[in-house]
Amino acid sequence: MKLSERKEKILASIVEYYIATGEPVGSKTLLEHSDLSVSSATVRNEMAELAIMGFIEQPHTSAGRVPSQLGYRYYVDHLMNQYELPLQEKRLIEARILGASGEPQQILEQAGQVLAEITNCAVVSTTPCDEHAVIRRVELVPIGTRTAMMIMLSSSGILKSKVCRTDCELSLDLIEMFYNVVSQHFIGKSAEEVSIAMIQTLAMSLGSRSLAMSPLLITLSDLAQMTEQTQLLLEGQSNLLNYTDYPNAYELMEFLRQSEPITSLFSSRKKVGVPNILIGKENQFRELQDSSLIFSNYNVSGKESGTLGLIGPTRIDYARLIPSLKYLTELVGNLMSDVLED
Amino acid sequence: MKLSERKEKILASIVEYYIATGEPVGSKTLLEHSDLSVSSATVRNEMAELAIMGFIEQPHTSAGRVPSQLGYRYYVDHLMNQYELPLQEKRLIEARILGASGEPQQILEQAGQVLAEITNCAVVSTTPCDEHAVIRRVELVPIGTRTAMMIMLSSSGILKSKVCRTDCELSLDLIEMFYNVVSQHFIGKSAEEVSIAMIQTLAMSLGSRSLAMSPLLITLSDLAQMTEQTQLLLEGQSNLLNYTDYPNAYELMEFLRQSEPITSLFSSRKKVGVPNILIGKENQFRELQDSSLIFSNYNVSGKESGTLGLIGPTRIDYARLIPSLKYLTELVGNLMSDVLED
DNA sequence: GTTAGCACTCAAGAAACGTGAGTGCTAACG
DNA sequence: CGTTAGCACTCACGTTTCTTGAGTGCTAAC
Repeated sequence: MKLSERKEKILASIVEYYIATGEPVGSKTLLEHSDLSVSSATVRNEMAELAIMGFIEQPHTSAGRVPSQLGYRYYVDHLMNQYELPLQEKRLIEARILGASGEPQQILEQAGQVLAEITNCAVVSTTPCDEHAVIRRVELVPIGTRTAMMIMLSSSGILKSKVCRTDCELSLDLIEMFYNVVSQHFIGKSAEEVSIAMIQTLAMSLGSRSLAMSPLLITLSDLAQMTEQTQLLLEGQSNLLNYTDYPNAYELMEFLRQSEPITSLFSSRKKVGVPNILIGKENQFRELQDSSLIFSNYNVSGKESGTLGLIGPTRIDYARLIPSLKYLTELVGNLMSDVLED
Repeated sequence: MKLSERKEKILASIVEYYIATGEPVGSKTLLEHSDLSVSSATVRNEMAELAIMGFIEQPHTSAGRVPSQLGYRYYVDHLMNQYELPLQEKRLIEARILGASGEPQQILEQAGQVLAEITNCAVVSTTPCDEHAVIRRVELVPIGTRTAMMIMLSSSGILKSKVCRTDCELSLDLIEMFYNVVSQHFIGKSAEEVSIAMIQTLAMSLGSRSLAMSPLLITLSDLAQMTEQTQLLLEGQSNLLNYTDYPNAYELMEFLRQSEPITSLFSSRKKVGVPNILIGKENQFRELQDSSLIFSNYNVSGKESGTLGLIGPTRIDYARLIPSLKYLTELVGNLMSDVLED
């Protein structure tokens, strides 16, 4: 449905004013904040029509109008003009991110913090998940005679480690054997392939030596699982407390702590390469009915790997946040790619 | 100052009732919830005296009484009877913690979550800090021809890693040289000793080869610094939203995000081995004036290493929380020691 | 020292009230 | 016929007033 130019102007004004102030917009106030040269009565007529069409609504009879979710949607799709992030701010962001060490998780943490700060939203992000990632390297670092730290590095740059206790002494022999097994059966395999069944068959084939090896193999499979699982990071949730739009922030925060719902939303994405925007009830979760979720994928070495998302009330400054998110995803992708490339 | 037995009974009742309900306690209500066989008038007389002594206060003239910070203090010091954690609950807690991998940070995260859940408080914890910890091991895992992941393991079990880019190719030669330098100058040294000055002198002594080595050495010193720095973990902050005692939870949560204040409180501890309790204004931070902080150290291999703390309103159930905290610190200490011992 | 009795206090909730931003409608205007 | 001025109407919000009742402090008797 296409609106007349004047209706569009009015809708845009309502959305922008409401986003900026949080106050319902009346016909007079609207005129003060737009370049329309008509009377307030005309605006009222137009607003009445917009209300019938469902783009705006009234909290109560004697109040101004507030954009409906449909209104936000129309605004985002047709009216909003995203401005380019000023170079200065880009540099500022860059400077803060570059400090992070090369580990994906730390890059994401840092990026999340920065993004949370400049957007006043909660930021969720997933660690890179490369379906075709393979185990690149496994290291066993002895700590004691029976304890060792096992470290797994995947081709997508994920590093995971876990302490492993063996039942018997960690002899050089055993360690050598472990490395042999690893290079023969694990290096180059994807993490998914390391199933319990696979570990069991392998243990069988080792015969008598499997006893000593099994704690190591179990740890190995744990690590593979940890590598495969994308992790969800959450930053700036306290930002949400500043919005009066959330009467019970507790529920929302508890909801965000679970990672499944968000990951499922992330994987429902429609558009590739550009930010996806879910406004209010466009997502199916009750706890998120009054929130908007903007998320975008970042690419590591040209492949989509993980997601960065913003969560705030439906009344967020889409035009400002989207460019920020875009820039951060780019940056994160580049940083992570850097680590992997030569 | 020692109170009469009856006054003690009354104070204990007030504290316990107020902790349980959050409502000021009147003389009648108090009688219903205690085994005192006197009239409400007598209780009122006693309460008036307690008020003059400063152990309880009145929100307003026609309201019941509420424990003052002094009252809580007296209760905690003399009246509270800590009950032993039921074995069943201990097992439950154990089961949830044992799942964590052996890395200190993950143990603490898990323990923090559990503790937050059973106490309804925010949980802060510091990663183990062993003043006498030394660098036990350094590994360089090549990722690309010019990139490598460097991993540092300290004798206290802390594992840190960072990606390192070199200016020139990572030749076998270079790597061998690196390992030589590491084993000669770093292994067995404490992280503190790895200063920038030390790195510079070392680079000088390497002469022409220092150029290729310097990125590695810089990363090494970064890692040493990361190892030395205790990290502050925060769990269950959303719990604080459930207390009506906090009108602006946002301020508190932002305060908790900074780690310095908490670490400074932790290091101010008086009692060793038993939980320290700071009630309300007993700590110097404005943001924490209405909160209580209970914290206790955990021991790794017999040495005090880190701290686990609970933060909630002054109106928290001290008698219940303290045993939980005690048990968790024990558990965390044991788990971390396990990793290090053979 | 303890207790019954009573007047007093005062926060919190309910009810009443005014205010004003904003609307919808009508009639006139170009 | 779209636009506009004018006007009566609505209703959330803030303020004030009233009522209620839990709880107190004091006094006098036990």
